[in-house]
Amino acid sequence: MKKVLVIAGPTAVGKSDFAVSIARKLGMEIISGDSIQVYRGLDIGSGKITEEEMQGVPHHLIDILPPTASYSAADFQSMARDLIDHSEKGMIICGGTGLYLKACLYDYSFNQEEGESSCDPSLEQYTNQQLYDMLEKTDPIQAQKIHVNNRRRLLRSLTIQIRSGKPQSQMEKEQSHQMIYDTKIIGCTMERSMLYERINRRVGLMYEKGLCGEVEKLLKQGVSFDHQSMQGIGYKEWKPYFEGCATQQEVIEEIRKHSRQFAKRQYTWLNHQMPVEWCDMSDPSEIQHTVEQIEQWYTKTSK
RNA sequence: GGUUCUGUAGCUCAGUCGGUAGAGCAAAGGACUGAAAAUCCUUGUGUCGGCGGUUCGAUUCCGCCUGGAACCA
Repeated sequence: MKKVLVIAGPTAVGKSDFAVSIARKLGMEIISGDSIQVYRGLDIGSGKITEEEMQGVPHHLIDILPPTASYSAADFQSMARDLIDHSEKGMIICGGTGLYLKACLYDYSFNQEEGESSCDPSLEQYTNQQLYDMLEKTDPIQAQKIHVNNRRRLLRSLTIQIRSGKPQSQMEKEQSHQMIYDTKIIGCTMERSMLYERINRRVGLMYEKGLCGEVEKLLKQGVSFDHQSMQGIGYKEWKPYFEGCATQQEVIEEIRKHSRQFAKRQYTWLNHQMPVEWCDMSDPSEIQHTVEQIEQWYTKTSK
């Protein structure tokens, strides 16, 4: 069983630095478990690690796609697993995209035959209620889990059925829901108010580093706000500015707000979806303790 | 100094022809199996500016005081 160390946590806690220091200590490489840092040209707003910050540690799944491409949990799953399976010493995954982590770590299979992420065009004509009723008839178990207003999930579930001929709940039932690697999950954290301050400061720094110019450059290259990459926090908020109905200051405040809200959602996911061992990044002794535990886990031979 | 408008949830504002009030945003909590930095759900007691008056009862009507805005001098 390959060893996988996950460094997770909300945005702006300092995951990247921590992951690099562990990687150097153990001689491991890092996979970025992030949905936006895969895009070339989205550097400042995505908080992408710089060459210098990498300190010689190889990083994977960063800058692998043009900003017009789409990317999904299934893509991450197959690429990350491939990297892990071919690694000598196991891998560190550093990232805050919960679904990606879970999809990679667990027996979590996306439908093979399906092939693409978009929804079935035949479904677009229906209202949410109609979609819900359809799902309730064909897959009542799944319908119970999805709210009528959540059109995206409704479409997704019905699309799975159309393309695979199998209800989504059935698919999930066939999975073991076990972890497939020798995994240790560290969640970087700190007091909420401190994190929020860090987020606010970090967004201000992004602005000073030229975030506005970065977005402008992407737009000039033909990237639009409809592209998946531009749905990232730090990017989508610029739309009203470039349409002439918001100031730069207003955009910055929006980015701060969305980042804080995102951090909260990340906590919810990490707390409830995976067995996370939390480490307070503002407490040096706790960090030291965590590092020791990681080393112990790493040197222990796996079954 | 005068006239008019205004002071209701952290913010922007509804509303009660007198029976102690509600939206959006924020915030907090939650869900999550191919967009996940996405998508969606739940949660609203607040001296209704202050003091008096009328009334069985006032945040709602009346008077005074006080903060704000506009206009006239």
